[in-house]
Amino acid sequence: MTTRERPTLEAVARRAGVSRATVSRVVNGSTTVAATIREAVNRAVEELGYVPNQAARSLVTQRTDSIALILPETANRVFSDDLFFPAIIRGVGMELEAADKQLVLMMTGSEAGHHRVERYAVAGHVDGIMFASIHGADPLPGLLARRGIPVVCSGRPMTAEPPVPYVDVDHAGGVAAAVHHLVSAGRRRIATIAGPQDMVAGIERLTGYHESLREAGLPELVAPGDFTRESGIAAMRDLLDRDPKLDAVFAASDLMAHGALQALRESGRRVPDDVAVIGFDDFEISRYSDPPLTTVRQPIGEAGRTMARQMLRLIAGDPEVPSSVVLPTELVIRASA
Amino acid sequence: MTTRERPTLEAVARRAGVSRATVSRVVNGSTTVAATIREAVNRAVEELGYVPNQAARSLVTQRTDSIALILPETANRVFSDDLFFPAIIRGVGMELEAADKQLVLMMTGSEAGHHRVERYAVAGHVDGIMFASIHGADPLPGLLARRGIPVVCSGRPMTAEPPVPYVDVDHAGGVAAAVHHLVSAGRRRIATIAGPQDMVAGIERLTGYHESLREAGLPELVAPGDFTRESGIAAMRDLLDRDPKLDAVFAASDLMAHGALQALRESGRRVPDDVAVIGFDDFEISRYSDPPLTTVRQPIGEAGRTMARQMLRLIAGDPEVPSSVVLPTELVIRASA
DNA sequence: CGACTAAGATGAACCGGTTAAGTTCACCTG
DNA sequence: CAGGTGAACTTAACCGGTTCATCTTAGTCG
Repeated sequence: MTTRERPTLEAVARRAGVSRATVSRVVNGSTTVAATIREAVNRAVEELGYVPNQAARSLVTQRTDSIALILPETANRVFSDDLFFPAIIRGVGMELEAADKQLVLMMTGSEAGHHRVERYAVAGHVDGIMFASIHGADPLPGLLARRGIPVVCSGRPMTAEPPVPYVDVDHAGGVAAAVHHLVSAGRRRIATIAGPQDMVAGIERLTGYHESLREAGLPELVAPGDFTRESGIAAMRDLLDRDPKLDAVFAASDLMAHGALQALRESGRRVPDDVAVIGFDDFEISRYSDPPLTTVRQPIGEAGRTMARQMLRLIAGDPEVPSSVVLPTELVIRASA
Repeated sequence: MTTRERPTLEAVARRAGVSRATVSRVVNGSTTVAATIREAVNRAVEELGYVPNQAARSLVTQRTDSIALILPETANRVFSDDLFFPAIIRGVGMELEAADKQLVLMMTGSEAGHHRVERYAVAGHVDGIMFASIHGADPLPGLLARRGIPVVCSGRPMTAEPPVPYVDVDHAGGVAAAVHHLVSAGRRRIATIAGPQDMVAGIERLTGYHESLREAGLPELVAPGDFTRESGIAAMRDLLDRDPKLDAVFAASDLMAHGALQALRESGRRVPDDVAVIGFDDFEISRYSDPPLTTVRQPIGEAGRTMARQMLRLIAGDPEVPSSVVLPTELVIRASA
């Protein structure tokens, strides 16, 4: 066990010949301290290598200056999570670092996970909780919010019971851009591989597809998927069965698009000559697929940063934190469409 | 600001008709409490929804039950980090969750980052610090260890100043298996694309290459890389220039292997017919390259778990924590070699 | 049956900060 | 020059637990 005999406020005060209170005020940057004393205190702090004890401080201030980010560790975890989370973690991390807050990462394995998170928050371990993508209608965000704990979600929560602030991306706009691009290029039989319909991202991208195709007056063709590459392969085969002459496919995720590319290759079709393919995500790997994938970029890192900023404002007591922020998406044109 | 009027020990004690001390002992599972009283207390805890205040507890116990994981946020960040870190985070997370410890994630942007981490640890915010891969000769681990803070590294630190416990994988063994596989298949002109020589992983894999080739009595051919795909492309072109007849290449990372595949394709060579390719990492994406990549799997998640376990033992005061653990690697044979 | 013992509960002293209320003192004003 | 004012510092009361020394109480044994 590490016995750290760290100097306390008391020690610094003695050394500087002042009271604990004065040292505290100096350390916390209060203005009502004479310059000479302030210097003396600072010197003592320096000499002793004093660092305030966080626990003691939290005890009285009721703040911890750390914020949790919850990663849902669902049973059916998929590889795309590992491409998605790092970006969001990084975004959140940068913003919190700038604000001198700490990031606490929690993974909620279904079972006791929820309860753990709740206890943790209520125990005052963190000042607020962020959710990095909600699968299904997770009750936890609402539950915490009702408890009075600041909550922000990445991705619109499906249950808006007590409405919690969230940041999401413009799914519909992205899909519209993709479909429009396909239509402009003369494609007329545009199918889609949909995402899981228990996630808002999956739902909205499919809705966007429906709307865009209806507007364009084109026939619709949908195959279900779950954002994974394998589901993309299966869905693509299914689509080709149902309409061998389709000339384009919009996949609701990059990984499914990769699966589609593979299935198309296996069926002897050329991309984009025979069939154009567009994905959604713009993961790094999509720059290197064969052919490189045209896709809708969603600013994941920026979403993380935005979420963190909202959280910081919430914690600061800002009364007018926007209840939702929707970030723009952007069509990135490469070779597949 | 959330005004949580949480019940305190005092409240529970009053309700149960006992003293604070007794409630404390019940909550912490002490055995020397009469069954009837224990029940009464537990009932009061339940009714009031009592959750112990973590700050107050830490203040006296000097423990926080949370552990930091440092992700070096180096200037020249590469995509592979985002494939590597999630796995290690997950491994660490699972192990800590099982031990009911919290995971605090910190990213150290070069500049003030180090100092921030140090202050944070010294402030008693965490019980220990883990490093998720060390670039270069980072002084931070040693510095913290010298301060008396429990430290464990993933990847052998280059500066073994104060030796800090670490967990690493068997780089040399993996490389040997790869080279052996190539030799057995009749390859005789085996080149390598090396990793950065300021990282232990890069150094050891190159050393392994040298040793294996020397043993086999084959000529060596080395091109430098930095673990990125682009460097793999450049290095492969370079190698082909220098020896157009090479029949195999071992890349010290999967991403560089992917780059090599691309460069080989562009040069008109077929893999594995003309040139066999083996990588190192076994990232998920390597199952889907064209052709699927034969590679050395390193158990990243397991490394994370092991690191966490070492940390837990360290914190528990276990006197005989192994100063190093080396996990086995394994050759995964797919189509590229 | 009384003294001794041990199990079990309690009171109170911390842990190391923050901050409201109080004190000191130099300076200003009528 | 007495009284008032405000800046600057100190005192002391918390924050909410843990834990040790102490006190009760019931059980044990000669």
